[in-house]
Amino acid sequence: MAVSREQIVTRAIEHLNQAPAASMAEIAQAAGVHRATLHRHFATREELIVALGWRAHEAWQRVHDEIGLDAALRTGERVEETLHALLVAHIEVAEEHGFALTEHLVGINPELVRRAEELEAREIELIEACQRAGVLRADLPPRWVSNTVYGLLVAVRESLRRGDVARRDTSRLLLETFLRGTS
Amino acid sequence: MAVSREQIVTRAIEHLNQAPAASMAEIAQAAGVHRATLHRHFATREELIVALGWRAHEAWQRVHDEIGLDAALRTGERVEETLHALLVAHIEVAEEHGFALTEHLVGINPELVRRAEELEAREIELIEACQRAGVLRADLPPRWVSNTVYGLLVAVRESLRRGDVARRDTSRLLLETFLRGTS
DNA sequence: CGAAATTGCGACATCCTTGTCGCATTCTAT
DNA sequence: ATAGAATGCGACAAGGATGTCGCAATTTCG
Repeated sequence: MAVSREQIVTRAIEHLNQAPAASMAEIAQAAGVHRATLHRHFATREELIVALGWRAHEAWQRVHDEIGLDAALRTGERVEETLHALLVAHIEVAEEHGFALTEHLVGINPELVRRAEELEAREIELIEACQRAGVLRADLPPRWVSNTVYGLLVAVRESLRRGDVARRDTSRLLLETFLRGTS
Repeated sequence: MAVSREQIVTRAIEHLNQAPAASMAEIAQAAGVHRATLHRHFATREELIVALGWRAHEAWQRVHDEIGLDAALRTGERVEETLHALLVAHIEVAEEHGFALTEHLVGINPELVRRAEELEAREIELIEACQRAGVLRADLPPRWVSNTVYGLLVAVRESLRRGDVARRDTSRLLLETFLRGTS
């Protein structure tokens, strides 16, 4: 059967997760499609990368939807549960779209950058709400806390890659470490 | 005056920190040396990258020396101070040799990988010693804790790059977050 | 001062990647 | 069944990066 455009994106993401510097030829092969066909869907490499970026951002947005981030920000209620749900959900997304954690090519597209900033801003709002509610300590800059989440996701990714921890332990380790630290 | 081999390595590191995908031509220019001369010092790109890797590992080893990691491991004393010193020192090294945090090319050289594992093993020993001494909680896998440090260094790097935190605050933020978490 | 080593410089070949095209084949939908 | 669209395939050109070389100029060192 034919390989849809969406499938190509999916498989490209999978492959780029393992070989971040893969060429268009490699990606095409991994997607089960001829190189020319890949170019018919995405005229240039950058176009493909940007498409992957959008896919990742859609998943990110879906996370925000599913955990009810908007409602929490509006009402100021259930911020703690929302924060926990956000962290756990991030693990899944980061595992699948982790390439975006490193891929600097995504940072080229202005719209994508703006979208990322919007999404990040919402999470920072949540962090601030948690600080006001006493769920998170207020003496740490919100943006630092946000970057901490990012860094710990990198740690999760690395731990899984090296086989240091079991997948089912990652939620607990991330939450515990993020919230209570290591001492 | 002539540019020594060591200077080339230093400047190459500086430049690759800002442009991780720089070509040999770019690196040569940044080092103030003709491209042919760069190739006379390092026949191939991989050879250069490996040299940068060794440089980074030397700095890493020096950190272990300066904080007296060996003595702490042997005697089991002052493990807490040693841990703190290690974290703070890592910030400096990570800032200078941060490219190695991402650079996958370093992972090609077997000797370099082995050296990194040795150095990492010593830090894990320290973590375990801290757990035995009650300085670190014992319910987290030592390797996870080690990866946490790595992840938080990524967070520091990112925070500085984006201007989210002041340089002089990084030590405090890293220590606080690592030890006591965010809640 | 003079020989040896090092560097700058430009040229060259090679390889890899990217992007495009024409054509034959296959699939799809009417 | 058949027309139109999508795909596979191979070839091509262009561009960039890598690595090498010879030669002239410069530096270094005895």
